[in-house]
Amino acid sequence: MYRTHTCGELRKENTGQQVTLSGWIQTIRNLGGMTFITLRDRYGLTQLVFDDQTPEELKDKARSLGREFVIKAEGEVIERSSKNPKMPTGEIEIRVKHLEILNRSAVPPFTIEEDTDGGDELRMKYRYLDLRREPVRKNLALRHRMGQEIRKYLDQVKFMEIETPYLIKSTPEGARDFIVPSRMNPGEFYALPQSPQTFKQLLMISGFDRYFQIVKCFRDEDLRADRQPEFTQVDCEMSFVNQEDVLKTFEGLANHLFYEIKGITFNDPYPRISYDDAMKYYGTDKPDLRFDMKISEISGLVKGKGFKVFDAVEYIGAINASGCGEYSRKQLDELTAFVQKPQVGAKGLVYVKCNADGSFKSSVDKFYTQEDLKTWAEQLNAKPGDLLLVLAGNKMDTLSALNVLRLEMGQRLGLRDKDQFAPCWVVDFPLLEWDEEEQRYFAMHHPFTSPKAEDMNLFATDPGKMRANAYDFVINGVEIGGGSIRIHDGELQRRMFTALGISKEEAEEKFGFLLDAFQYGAPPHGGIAFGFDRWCSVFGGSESIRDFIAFPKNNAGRDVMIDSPSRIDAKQLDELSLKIVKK
RNA sequence: GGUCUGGUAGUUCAGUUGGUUAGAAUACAUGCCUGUCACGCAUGGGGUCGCGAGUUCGAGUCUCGUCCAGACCGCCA
Repeated sequence: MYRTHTCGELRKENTGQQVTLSGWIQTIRNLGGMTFITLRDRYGLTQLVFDDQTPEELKDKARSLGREFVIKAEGEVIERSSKNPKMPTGEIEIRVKHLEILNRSAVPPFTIEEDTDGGDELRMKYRYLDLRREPVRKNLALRHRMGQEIRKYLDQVKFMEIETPYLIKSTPEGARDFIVPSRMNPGEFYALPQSPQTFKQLLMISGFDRYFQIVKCFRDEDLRADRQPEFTQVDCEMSFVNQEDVLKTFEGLANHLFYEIKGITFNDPYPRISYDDAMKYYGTDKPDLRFDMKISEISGLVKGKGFKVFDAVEYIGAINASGCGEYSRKQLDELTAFVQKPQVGAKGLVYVKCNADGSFKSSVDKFYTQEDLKTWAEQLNAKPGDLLLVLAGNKMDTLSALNVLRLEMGQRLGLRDKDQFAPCWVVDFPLLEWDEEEQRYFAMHHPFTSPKAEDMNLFATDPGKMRANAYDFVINGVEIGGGSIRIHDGELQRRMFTALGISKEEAEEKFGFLLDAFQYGAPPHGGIAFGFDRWCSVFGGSESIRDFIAFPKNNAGRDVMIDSPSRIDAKQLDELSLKIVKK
């Protein structure tokens, strides 16, 4: 028998018991006459002791061990004479009577402790060792629990989990597909799904009514801290529902997870913000609502006073960094440099300090009177001690820069606490997006998203103005999920393809199966898909989803542990009827 | 495709204006040590300064190229 207990469970009450533990050696502390070993497994740490009651031979054996050796130790649970309040098992230790080395270990390249000395690159290369560390293991445990709770909740409200294929057909819209060559069909390729979108719609046509799947999806695009080429979605679809039904159902799921995982109860429905308002007040379609600091347009107040920079631009907007009125010249210069970074892209930063005596000090005092500045302050609800930050330029870029600046100020002011959660729905997304390069519309969500009934007449006149029955779920400024009410009418779907510039032939070739299926009684349906990795990372208080994936890829899409992707040999290529053309 | 940051001992890093034999901590090895839990003390081994060119009497340090890693922009329906 390898063990009677785990390394995390023995307590003072177990004193006197004969136990067997197995695990990895975390540390060996040899004090000469006595030796302490900290033994680790998934459940925790337990101290083994070799003291004056230990035979000399066994002591020698203990001293010969090394870090990460796998051992089995039998002995008696004794109460410690010097306890360690930092360890759950810190009141006891095991006086070892028998010791067996189950496997030796090479010296690991970094320390397997809570705070490792290993850098990111090294930890990725030896990910299996990194996964022995408690913080990493905890993240995966959180992920496991969230998956379990999602299944539990969705099962309770009658969702069926159904698997859909991974080897499917390449589609023209959206992200780049990962491609898999078919050996049996030379010259032809499968694509890995970017999402099971069309399959879940077909399942609705099949009458499954409520479907979900925790499923891998694949997108061949560049990576970020929150983007991996393969990632996991909680993919859901429902029949006979409108937008309100979907939002209610999944607000239920979110509330369940908030309660079960984080112990948080939300008494009120989540705020709903239209896409237009989100852009207007936050400069983004995924606002962080943990703090207010709304963007306010002040174009009307500032134009026509002789300040050419403001007179020349389309849009002038400001935020109120409350309590920052005492910012020094150096701090303001820092902020200016911050907004001028190419990623933010603002030309400059205008500030207005609201002094304690009710006066104002700004970087544009030459052009504006105290009365002028007062009207700005009033519009932004600024009080003495506040700081107004003003950006100007074309509307979309300036709003986007104001968003970045708002998040930065929120960060500096400590308003983005990772233990605070502000969920919201963003609704009424535009249906289409104009692409300047290709001179055509693209679906903002996807081409199966239904337009708002009241906007239907815009199809012929001004399709860019149409709004969709589409919604995003956002927590703390992170897009956690998105979905829509789908088109269930073949004729409307065809009109949509036309608006997107997809020819009848192309639509037939790519989505013929779906259009066919629409002829056989498609119910009204809609759904949502959540980014499972992101949801885990938000709950785990991390910006990076890599911490919540057992074996993630690096920012070049490589797995540095198994060293993939890699070349394949000529025989394999030949079987697949493929030839590598050197670029 | 682009911008920025980094690459020096097993690991994390320092390395001045370009100047003698490239350092620290930690890890590792050996010895001492009976209550450690970041144990302590002593001794020791350990370096293709990512790689390749160039400038120079002399390059870890400067220049160019290249590779790798990270962050971001583009991209991600």
